[in-house]
Amino acid sequence: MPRLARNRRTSVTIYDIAEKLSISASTVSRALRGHPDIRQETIEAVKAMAKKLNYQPNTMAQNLRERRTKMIGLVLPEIQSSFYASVLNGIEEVAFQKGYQVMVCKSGENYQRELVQVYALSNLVDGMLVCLSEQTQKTDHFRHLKQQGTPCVFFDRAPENVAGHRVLFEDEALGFALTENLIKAGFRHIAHLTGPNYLKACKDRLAGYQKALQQYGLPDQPELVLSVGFGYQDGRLGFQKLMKLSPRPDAIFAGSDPIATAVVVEARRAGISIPQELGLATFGSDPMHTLLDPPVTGLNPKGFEMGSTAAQLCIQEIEKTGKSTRYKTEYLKCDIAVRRSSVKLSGDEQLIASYSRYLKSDTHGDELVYIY
Amino acid sequence: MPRLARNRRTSVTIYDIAEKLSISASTVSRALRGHPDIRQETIEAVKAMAKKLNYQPNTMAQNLRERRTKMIGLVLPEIQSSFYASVLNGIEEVAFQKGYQVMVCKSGENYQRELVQVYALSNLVDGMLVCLSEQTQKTDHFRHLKQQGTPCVFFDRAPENVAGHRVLFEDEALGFALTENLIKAGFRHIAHLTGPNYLKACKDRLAGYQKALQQYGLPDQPELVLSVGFGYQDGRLGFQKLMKLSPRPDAIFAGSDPIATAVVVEARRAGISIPQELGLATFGSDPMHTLLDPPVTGLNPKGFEMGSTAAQLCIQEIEKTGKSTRYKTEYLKCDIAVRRSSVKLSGDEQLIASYSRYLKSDTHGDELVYIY
DNA sequence: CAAAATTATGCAAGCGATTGCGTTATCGGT
DNA sequence: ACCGATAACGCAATCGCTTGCATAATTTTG
Repeated sequence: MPRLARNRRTSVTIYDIAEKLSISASTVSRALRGHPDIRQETIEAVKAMAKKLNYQPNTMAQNLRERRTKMIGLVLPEIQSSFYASVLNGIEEVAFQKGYQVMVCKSGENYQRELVQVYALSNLVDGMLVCLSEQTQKTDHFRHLKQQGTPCVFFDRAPENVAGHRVLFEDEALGFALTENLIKAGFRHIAHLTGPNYLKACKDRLAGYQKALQQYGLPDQPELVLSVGFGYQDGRLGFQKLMKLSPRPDAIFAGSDPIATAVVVEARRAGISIPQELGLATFGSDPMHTLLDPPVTGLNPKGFEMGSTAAQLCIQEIEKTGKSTRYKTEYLKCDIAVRRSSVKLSGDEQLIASYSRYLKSDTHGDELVYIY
Repeated sequence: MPRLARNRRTSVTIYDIAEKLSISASTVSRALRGHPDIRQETIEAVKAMAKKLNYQPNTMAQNLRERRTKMIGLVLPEIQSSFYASVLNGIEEVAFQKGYQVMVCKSGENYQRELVQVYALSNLVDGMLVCLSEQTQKTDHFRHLKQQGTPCVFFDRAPENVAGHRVLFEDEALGFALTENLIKAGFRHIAHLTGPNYLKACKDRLAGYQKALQQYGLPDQPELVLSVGFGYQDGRLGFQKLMKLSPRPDAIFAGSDPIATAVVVEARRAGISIPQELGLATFGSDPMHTLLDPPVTGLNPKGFEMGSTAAQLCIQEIEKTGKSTRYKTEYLKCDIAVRRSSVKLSGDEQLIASYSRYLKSDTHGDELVYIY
């Protein structure tokens, strides 16, 4: 059969180099990778010729031959939010160091799309990093990965019944801490606005919230918990619903940054002042929240670490030789950053002091932590 | 030679399907893609068997054979900033629609790393999208792409002497408009804090700034222009330098969002009030700036459009059959959003009214535009 | 000095999918 | 009943690279 018309990319191959030097392609191949069988002279000649012809190895051919692609897939709900962007940043950094490329796919918090993306990536990448969409309840697509032998590491939001490494926050403990912080600040009717409770992350955060209420002798009022979604719109609508209750909640524990932002915006619009009339804390770390008026209590940023840890685990799993695997769950150490949105009585230094174990240096602007 | 030990991924191939059905692999291949030569019966049998065996085509083999990968590479300076995140979002969206995967690489504003990334991607992707790093002055790596026949579309920051499609802002016009806005607000000593002036984008924005000064009869004071970099630290240091001048500038035109954010933070720390003592406008669109106190004048967000437009151009270029190409530069329509940071006299409705042609609905909170 | 060991290279079989062309049935037409 | 047309499928080459094994050339060893 005749060679395909080289419509695009008249690429130089090892055969071209071989021909020029009157040697075989296998020798060229070995020379280029410094195989000890090949004479130093030959190696140099080959490399020189390769440079001269501007040879670039055909990655696809290598991939096919080597049965690996040096690519890892990433499926995440959203790209624009500060948190996921920083996760991606962490992943990219590690991948680059280890010579991997990152294929980014967003699910858009949509289960169907997550499904499509996972399948599309599955026969293309060596390993995968996944944060579940807020809609995801079925997890067959991940079992397909297992079956295929593609390592998959979950981060931030992980399924409960799928084997694999995980990198997570201490959802319950942090949910507890954020809620406790509001309680100690004097808030008593604390609402919780978050994602669907079939997600383990949400369940755990909610559990932390409830535990805090209980521990401080506050009633658990189900109407104060809205488990809808992580988005800005979810936050907006949730806020409006909450503000119609009577008595109105006097604080909100937001399950994500977009939710918290929505609360800030809507409260401002409604003329409700934070924190005097409404306390606020977020399970998030968008740097924006340190600059708002008032700055919003939340978590210290760990997105980069989450991404880099997950990527490391994944690559390690890809490259390991042994077959037995003990899957592990890494909980990222993360502490909360108390800011004015949860400090009811401005100027009450006593109160602020009592939180000193949480206090981060950015709280009062002396050492504002702002990362670009 | 014996088959390679199938260490990983015991994948099902068309040969497996063929064997099960006692037909040839070529028939399977044709059946799967619905070739008219193949009988309907056979097609169905093959598809059924494929599903039963959970067959997934080997993308690498296809890639090799088809001499294309259905992947596009993206090289950008930074991922975390809101603007580039939204660009990526736009790219991903279009790529997904058209069946392409996106490989994301960040240069970290580092020329060397940009170089490495471009070369690594060059023999892997069908096309590439690039935003230059702030260090990039040489552009040989892009000529290498041309030579290889890999389409490359530049966005936001493009080299001057490389052929290719571009998607850009109207840098000069917007630089003019933002500066003019400050002038009309009554500011007279307007500084400009931006990236290096060997970047065309910076040159153009600077030109717009100077043109505005000139048009309004203001002196062009070179010491007020600091062309250092786009980062937060650049902004911080630049701000500190500017504040040491006497007379001190009474307004700053920031060349990027991180710079503007740095100005806000540093001004707050230094007890300089915006806009009373210092006007501020940014060549950026981070939604954060709509929520700060005061909200910062800037551009309306066009990152998504920039990304999607660039991706469309790139894919179109990849898939076009003809060879002749007229490279085009698309200028994104983008208008400025005047906010309080550039409205010197609060309450001066007269003044605000005079900007009505710029005024966006988010300016006073009635219709705050906030996109997640 | 012949045999064994070493060194340096070539041959050819894959990796999995695609496809031009050849081959075998099947069928209608006269 | 014979022939060309059509339908349905198989063969084998190919994409570019890697690598086990064979081979040829050179050196070492007894």
